[in-house]
Amino acid sequence: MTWLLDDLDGDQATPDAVTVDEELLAGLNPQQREAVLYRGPALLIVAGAGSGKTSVLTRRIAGLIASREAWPSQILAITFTNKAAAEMRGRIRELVGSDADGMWISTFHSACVRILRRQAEVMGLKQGFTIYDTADSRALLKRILKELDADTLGFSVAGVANRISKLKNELTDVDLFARQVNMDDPKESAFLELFRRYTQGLRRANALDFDDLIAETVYLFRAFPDVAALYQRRFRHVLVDEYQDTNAAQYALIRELVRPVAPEHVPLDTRMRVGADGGIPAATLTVVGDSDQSIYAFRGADMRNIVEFEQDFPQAKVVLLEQNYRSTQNILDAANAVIGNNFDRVAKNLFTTGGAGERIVGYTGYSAHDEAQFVADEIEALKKAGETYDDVAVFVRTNAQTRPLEEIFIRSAIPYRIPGGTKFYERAEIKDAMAYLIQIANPDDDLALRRVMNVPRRGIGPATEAALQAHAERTGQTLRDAMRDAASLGLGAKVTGAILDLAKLLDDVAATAATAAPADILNTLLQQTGYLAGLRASGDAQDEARAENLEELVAQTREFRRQTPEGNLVDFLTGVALFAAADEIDDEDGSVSIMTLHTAKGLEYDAVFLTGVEEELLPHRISSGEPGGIAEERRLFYVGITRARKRLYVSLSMTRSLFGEPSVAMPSRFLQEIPASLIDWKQSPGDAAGRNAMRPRAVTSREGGRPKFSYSTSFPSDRPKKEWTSAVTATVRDNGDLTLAVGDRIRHTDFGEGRVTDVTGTGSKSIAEVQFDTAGRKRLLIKIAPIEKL
DNA sequence: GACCTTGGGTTTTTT
DNA sequence: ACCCAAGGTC
Repeated sequence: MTWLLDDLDGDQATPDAVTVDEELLAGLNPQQREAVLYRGPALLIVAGAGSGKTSVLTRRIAGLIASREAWPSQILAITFTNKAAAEMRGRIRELVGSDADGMWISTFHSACVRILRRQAEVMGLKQGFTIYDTADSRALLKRILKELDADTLGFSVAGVANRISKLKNELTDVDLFARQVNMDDPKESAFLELFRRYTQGLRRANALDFDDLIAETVYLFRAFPDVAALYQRRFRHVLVDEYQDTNAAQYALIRELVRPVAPEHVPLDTRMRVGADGGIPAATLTVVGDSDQSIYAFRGADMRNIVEFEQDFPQAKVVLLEQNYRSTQNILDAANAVIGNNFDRVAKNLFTTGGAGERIVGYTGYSAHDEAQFVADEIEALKKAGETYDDVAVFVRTNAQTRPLEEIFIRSAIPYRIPGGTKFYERAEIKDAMAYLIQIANPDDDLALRRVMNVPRRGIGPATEAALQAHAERTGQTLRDAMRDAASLGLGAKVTGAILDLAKLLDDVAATAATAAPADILNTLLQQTGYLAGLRASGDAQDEARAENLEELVAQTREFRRQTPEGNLVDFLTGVALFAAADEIDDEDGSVSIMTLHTAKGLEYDAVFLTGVEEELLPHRISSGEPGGIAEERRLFYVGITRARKRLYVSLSMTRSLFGEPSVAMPSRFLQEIPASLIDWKQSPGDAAGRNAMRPRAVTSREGGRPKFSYSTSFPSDRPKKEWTSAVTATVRDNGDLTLAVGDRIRHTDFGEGRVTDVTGTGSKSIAEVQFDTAGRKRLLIKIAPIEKL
């Protein structure tokens, strides 16, 4: 879509009394109605989970259009993910038709890229600038740290990256930081140098990182009031969803957008209503959010933005939505009870008229695989009862938890997807292909070129690269330019030829880039470099998979062109850079979704499994030490609970592998915050951990020979499923103070007899390595493994 | 310059 | 358990 900014100033009728079609208000409760109908400079909609905020937001926008208070082009709606934006646009379209297409409905990042691409030159950037993701930023930082030998000062790539990110989110750029920094502190001045070089590196590569996208837009508006005025005039109604998760930079951006337009920036021929001073009044601001669902403090989100909204905008109106249309009362009671433990919050009580519903089901597994088996079995039971896989989701706190779930799901033949987990665009071969494309779109991006200079192998190794780099620096050229001079560098004939060939290929393709379809560009590159053919020819199954991934990427570029026929290479690259985990959720593909709690925000499912509800995991041990960390973890738990419509399951495991080492896990403190009467424990932590509790357990059966996986600290989980859910299940036991020494013979319920070959760890975490006579070598947690000393 | 082995560090969450 | 960097060998 193209936007002709200068044609956008239109009439703005502002009736005092809003007359909105009753049809638009159908089914809304009084608070929701008020949120749709209120007219004023600022509105805060405090929307509890499941309180119908999207309905309110879409109808509010539709109302503005229907009543002719606004043109579609005067609407700017900011959502949290691209998927949410697409959904919102769809729902608005249902209400007002194709007018929806004229609105800006996008994420902060997408909106900023759009603005920055238009105004790139003003900011000293070229239009095709690259957007660096976290990995790209770190790759750049890594080079810089190496150059400066900064790791000797105790700097780590991740540490520096995080600090820079934080500074940018607070709108502190290098110059500002340089003025604040204590230069007497050698570490601080060293950090300044790192920050400076990183900033220069991005600049030279004509690149921006994620944080820059927001910050640079703010700087753009502040440095060029006439540019800011374009957007201030244009966007008369700014609406922001998930406002509790905005950071300082995003807040500043909103403030810039809703500033009144000074008279000198009002065109003489404007058709817009001007104030007494000849200026144009500020756009109206509507924000929607719920401080109880603020879960992004780690990336700078500041709850104060929503909590202090009324101080920020003194004339603001606040509407509170507490009636929940999503979950059963049992689920809401649990959610209310849990979040009630966070002090310092505005009391809010979710309620429904929909009835109590089922009790929450709890389960304590012996191992993560055992827990996963419970999840799988319950999902099968739900499926039998008529639920579809699409309406079921499994939540985890960390990405690492998905593995056992995946393994069991595969074995149970449950179709699943892991939005954000596939990391398609993070695979090496995809990053390589993308680097070629980036280098075409942005020849200044040395980092992208360096990545593929020797991919596929063409004999351009580190030494040759260094020579080119040195030449580039000497002559002030880009690496790409330097390649064309390769003949003058006294390199070997073979390597010189390889460099010139690559330079020519890139130049030839670049010449077509302005008009060619991304798919054709990519195809040419993959063919001419021989990358694809090389993978196909290697005979390695992994390489074959890589080749298929590249084909998939080509297919995606085709699909991109189909959806946006005029989309060029830069548009495609932008789309990929801003593609988020939640965007790949397809709620009709017939599979169960496994995702992190963060990804789950904003979604809802009939049945939700909250797994790994253990101390150290939820709350995560790293956040426990941070101020406000526990409260944020509790909000995360709360977000998880409130995603469930009808059924909620909470599960945990007695053991959890950490860095590959099995260790004992304790039930999360959050479990105790749910009233006991609400949970129906199939196996409670008490049952599982009881001293010397020895339960009958299902007889192990191994149909079909060797199991695909074997778990040293778990029972084989391929026993018949019916037996598993109905009967009293796992043996869970406690061997008390049992100690083992190297050489001891033991008997294991599943693995038979064996000899202890090593003992590591202490106390409840001590682990025996056992060579079994028939089952091979296993590592066992001595305290709870089903073993006895012989 | 490519390939292999080894050892250390590492995971919270993400646009 | 896994990923990556470094160092050794061909």
